[in-house]
Amino acid sequence: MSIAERKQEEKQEMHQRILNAARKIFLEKGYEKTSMRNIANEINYSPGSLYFHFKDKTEIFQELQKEGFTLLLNQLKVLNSVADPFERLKASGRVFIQFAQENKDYYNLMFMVEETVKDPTETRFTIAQEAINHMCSMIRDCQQQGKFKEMDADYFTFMVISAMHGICALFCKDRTTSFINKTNEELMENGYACFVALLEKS
Amino acid sequence: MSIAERKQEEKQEMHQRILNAARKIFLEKGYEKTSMRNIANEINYSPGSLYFHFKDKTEIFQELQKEGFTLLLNQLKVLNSVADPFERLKASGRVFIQFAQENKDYYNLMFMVEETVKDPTETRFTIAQEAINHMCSMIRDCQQQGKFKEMDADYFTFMVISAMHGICALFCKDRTTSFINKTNEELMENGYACFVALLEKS
DNA sequence: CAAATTTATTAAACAGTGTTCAATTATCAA
DNA sequence: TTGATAATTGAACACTGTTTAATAAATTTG
Repeated sequence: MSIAERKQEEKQEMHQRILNAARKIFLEKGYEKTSMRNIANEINYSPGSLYFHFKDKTEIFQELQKEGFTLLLNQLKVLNSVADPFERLKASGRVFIQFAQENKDYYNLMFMVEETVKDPTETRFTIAQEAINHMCSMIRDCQQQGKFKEMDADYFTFMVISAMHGICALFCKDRTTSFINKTNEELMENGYACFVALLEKS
Repeated sequence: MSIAERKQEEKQEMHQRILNAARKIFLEKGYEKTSMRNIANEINYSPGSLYFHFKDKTEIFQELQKEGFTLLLNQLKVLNSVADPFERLKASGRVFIQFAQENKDYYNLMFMVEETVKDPTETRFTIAQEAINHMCSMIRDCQQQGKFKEMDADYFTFMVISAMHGICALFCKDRTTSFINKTNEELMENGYACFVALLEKS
């Protein structure tokens, strides 16, 4: 089966070549403005051949989405070494926002595109749920230390994620320009600091 | 000039007919999936003629965006009768979130599409800035009552808007499904309640 | 080795998109 | 009625995602 294996590897190599080209162009031009022909041209490939390796445009896109999620999760995992749960929670928000700043296009692909696939067994879903559960248990740990008392952990988690996402979402769709005389970085950093200040008083 | 006036009115009538058709289809199918031919067909018009009344597709879209903004602002204006600034602030958030729930498509058009025009004199920009200033002065009023002390009003405003927008943004892109066993309404209502609880303790 | 079969690739075609433009009709002023 | 202006049209252009029949390459089988 050595030949079949090599075949398999060659196919995966092509798979990766396509994905690399797609990543480059998707992150440059966004989902809608990237065409299958664009991706094919990038690697001197025929547009039709893409459909031999991927079902359609969304399947390519979803693989990149997955990439983004694991990239973000890896950055968050580093914080597992932070012992104090509240410190870890605060740092998680900072990492999250920094990720959005440094990977604006990934963030757009990951969180700002309408979710079409509703299959809950899909990999991206399980990753998202994992992230939410991680967040929620962090908050429960905080509660055991006396913070966020009499708050429902699930809804509180949703709120914290919403607040962080809101900051990033405004940034990623250029809706920060209406806040005059402030740079994106100032708004996001100090805005998050305000949120942290609220958390600290609770 | 009576004839010229009538002419003008007839033109504006066509302008409105197009806008009505566009609103219907944009809100049904979203920006990308709505074609100029779709809009033209809806009113038995030729696609080319649309370009006599509007520069391009984005110009039609932006008029609808403006509609959405004034619709939201009108709903918020009602709260001017609420004397206590903190009560008004809390109610504003509720109205904002309710607007997103009841006008999901408008909300997507208004806040979830990349901002291309950066002209700060554009109507939508002035409306947005008006809304932000309104929000900010409300928060300053709260501060005069002793709330949110030692917080920078501008950044605090950004944070509050972000938090509200975050809730709506997750909802509008169907990213709430990862929070299992909770409906959208439960998440948004109780999530916002958590945020209010934070505000109350500050 | 040759034939048959599987695998991979291609170009052409289909139905759709936003937009432009010359030709055409309708409307009004002189 | 003529000339000019305003409004409308359909065809065309260059693009889009996707399908498919034909082709080429590689592998398996006889």
